[in-house]
Amino acid sequence: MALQAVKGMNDVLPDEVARWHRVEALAREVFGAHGYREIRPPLLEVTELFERSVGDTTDIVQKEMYTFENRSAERGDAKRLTLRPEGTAGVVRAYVEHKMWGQSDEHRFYYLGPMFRHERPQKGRFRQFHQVGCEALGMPGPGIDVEMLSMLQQFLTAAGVGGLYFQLNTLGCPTCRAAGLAALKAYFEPHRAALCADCQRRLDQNALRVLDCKVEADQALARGAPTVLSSVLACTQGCGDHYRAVRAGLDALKVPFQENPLLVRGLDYYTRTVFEACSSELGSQSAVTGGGRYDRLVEEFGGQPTPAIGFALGVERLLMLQKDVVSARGPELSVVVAEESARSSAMVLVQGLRARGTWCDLDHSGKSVKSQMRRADKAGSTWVLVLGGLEMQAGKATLKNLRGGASKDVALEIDHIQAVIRSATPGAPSANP
RNA sequence: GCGGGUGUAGCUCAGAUGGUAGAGCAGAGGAUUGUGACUCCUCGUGUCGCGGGUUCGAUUCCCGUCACUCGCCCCA
Repeated sequence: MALQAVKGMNDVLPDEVARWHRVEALAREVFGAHGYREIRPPLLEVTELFERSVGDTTDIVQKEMYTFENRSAERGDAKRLTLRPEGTAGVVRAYVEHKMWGQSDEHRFYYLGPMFRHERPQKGRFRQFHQVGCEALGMPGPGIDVEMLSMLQQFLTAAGVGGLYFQLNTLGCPTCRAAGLAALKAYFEPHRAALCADCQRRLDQNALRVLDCKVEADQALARGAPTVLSSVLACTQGCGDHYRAVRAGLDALKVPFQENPLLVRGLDYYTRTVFEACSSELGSQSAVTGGGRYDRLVEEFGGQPTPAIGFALGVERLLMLQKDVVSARGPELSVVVAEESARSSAMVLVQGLRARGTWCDLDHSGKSVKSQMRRADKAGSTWVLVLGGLEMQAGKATLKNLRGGASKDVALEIDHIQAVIRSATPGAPSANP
């Protein structure tokens, strides 16, 4: 069998790249306007980083990471490395490693690039996928939570996402969450035998997840369960106030959201505010963006206690939501060689035009003029210059406009030709012939 | 890890209740000498995913296998 790409790892072909560029440019523009600066951590980190941040009971760590031994194991210096399954851990590690808290109170970073998770691929889910993410560190108050959702709304709207809605929840701090989880477990424990196999496991590992189960009988049970949200709202550490302030802030900025007490995120490090941006047009992988607060992670990595919040956005999923077509542009000029005697002069001309930044196409096939003309048209060229013995002798030629404009006679001088091409609006009748 | 679907020309697909296959698009050449688009003419290619089985004969039936795809789990 012929060689092919690894399962779940897709080529982004040239026709699609324009759309990627557009999303990346928009991210830089919108996030940049909010004060975020790009950071580029490595794709490879020590495995322990993810085990400690994402959480070793999560699916990601338990069965989805691309992990292998570093080659230094050959020298007895064994180290397990992992291709990053998400972006936050690396950013926080870099922040701590470079002791950036000393430089100022607040930091805002964005990153973009590939992430790796060994899952069964399906629509909107790949083993190598791409995320754009933001992390805001050093801001404890609800203001940054609100600002981040507002920024996301702006970004996603500008990116052309239809059917957009936010889901919001709070997981509280370790104290009130523990109280809520304890109540939850106490509620489910008597019914343990009635739960599905998955939920019996979840009850021990992550009781919150039982609430999110899709099995009918479990859902019925879950409806009567005490919500963690109610514990959080009663929290003595201010978790409830924080959440209420976020809601009020979102209302004030007219960022539409729906509260979802069952919203759980897959990573262990989240605290307080968690959210997802979803689209009804995505099928079963409905989330385009997920994120939340992680107030304890920096400290756990050995940094100063630093509250933080962030999100990650799936680029492939975003692209699936864009229905418009980015039309490819063609060369400004195609040079047709009508007779071989003119070829070397044509190449000199093209070389000069390209050196001045003109996108210039020269046919090397030696085929008929008709054939070269066809190719120029299909390539989307605006102008065509036919060069043969006649033109060489006369020192001038006709610039033919393929897009409905007027053709022009030009001297075979690089600057002159470029000036004519650049001055005329493609497709529009020339105002000054 | 568990289910479902699909695998026929570069692409999108049709097809024979078993006798080695087609249509559109794309591509190439041409319609008087060196000028695109619209139109017209001409032309090609396929180990019918792979390996077995049944059969005189299979791409069509059976079994296996691989790949892709959708869904579950979970997530961006």
